[in-house]
Amino acid sequence: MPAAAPPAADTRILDAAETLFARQGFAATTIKAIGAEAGVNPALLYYYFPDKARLYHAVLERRIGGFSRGALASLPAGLPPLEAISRLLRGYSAMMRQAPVFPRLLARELADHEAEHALPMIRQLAAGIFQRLCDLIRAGQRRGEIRAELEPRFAAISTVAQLAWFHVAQPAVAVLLGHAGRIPPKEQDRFTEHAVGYALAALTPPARAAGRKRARR
Amino acid sequence: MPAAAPPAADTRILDAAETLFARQGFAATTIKAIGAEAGVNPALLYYYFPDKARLYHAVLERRIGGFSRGALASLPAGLPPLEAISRLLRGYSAMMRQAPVFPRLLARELADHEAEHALPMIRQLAAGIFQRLCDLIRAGQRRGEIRAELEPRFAAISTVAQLAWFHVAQPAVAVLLGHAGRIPPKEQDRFTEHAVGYALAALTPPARAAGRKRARR
DNA sequence: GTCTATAGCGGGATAGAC
DNA sequence: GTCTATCCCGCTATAGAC
Repeated sequence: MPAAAPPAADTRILDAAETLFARQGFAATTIKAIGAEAGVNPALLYYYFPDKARLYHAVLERRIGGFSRGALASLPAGLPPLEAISRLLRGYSAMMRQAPVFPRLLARELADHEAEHALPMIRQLAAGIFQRLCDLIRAGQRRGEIRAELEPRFAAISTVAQLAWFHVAQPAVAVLLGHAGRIPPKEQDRFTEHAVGYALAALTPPARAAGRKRARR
Repeated sequence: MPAAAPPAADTRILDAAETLFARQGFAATTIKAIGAEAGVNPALLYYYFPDKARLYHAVLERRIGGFSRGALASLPAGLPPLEAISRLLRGYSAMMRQAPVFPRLLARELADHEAEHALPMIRQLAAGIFQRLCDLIRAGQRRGEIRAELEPRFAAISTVAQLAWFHVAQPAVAVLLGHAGRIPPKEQDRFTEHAVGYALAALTPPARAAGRKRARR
């Protein structure tokens, strides 16, 4: 294809809507603002989408669907559990970097979970990444590489929470780290590596018996 | 005082506004709905508050102020760092339980951080709990009870992230844990204890030399 | 497919009676 | 302090020209 054809009107509308919904939320974003951001007449929106709510759904589905597929795709089968968990965390970080709009959409959906649109998205994420992480932790426990006394689902939450919170709470985290605006990419990378180390330290048994299987008991 | 005098009108308005802002967000909550929820004429709102935005600020200040003060109050000075960190986490959980509305207000503020009202709240939280936790981690490192290679601020984020995410992401977490609606209190308690254990395992040095100071460099 | 014009409703806020 | 009545604005959505 020739160099970067300008996107079609419906894509421009979706992009504009995503930007504004993430920044301001559903109720505070007007049809007119979306049209202006997309460089399109506001009424055109109703040619492509039935109403504002379903435009919002389309935005979520496009973004969340891509996220779920991407996160799991970065995981070749057959890796040792601890290695797979490390990759999952790094892959998660990379995806957040690629789509900085995602944490804000997610934060809104979490706050809005009583609204009808939120649940399917949450269910999809839970069934995807979270479930996969749980399975990895159980596998690690069977091999004696992860502490047996951990409840796998709790451990999965704690492990993913580090990165999830780091990204969702960016404004708070930035203040804590002493940055005025956004957190620079280099610092994000450093945190990702820290998070991997923190998780591994929390998951693995204290005795240095990871090499031998089940040294005692 | 005699048994539970009905709260004054301004308090009823604040309570109603808090409920609705947490449930629906600022933009989606109408003055009329607040009046109805408070059992008060909507116009009365403008007798006590200049406008909708400042009513929202009042809601945040009342809730956040109380939260910050409460979290730090549960920490007597002079405790050993690891003990203090455990207490901080348990205190944090207890406060979230007392004020279930807090995580949702927080999630909204994080998503809305470009709006003018969010920053002071975030700054207050950062300067309070987060900062305190950083100091505790540094103290633990000096005593050799916490791994020296950890960046204290990163470690503080990871530690608090477990509980912060658990509460802010309640709807997602509930789905993951297999609960249809809310997470039962007992399960919340179990997660809190898990989080304390997970954090201590991640923070403390792998060698079992916590008793002796600096066993080997 | 894209735009103009506008209907119709519901929002925030105020004036003023009581 | 509390309520009634209402103004005015901006929003979503539609009709229909091009």
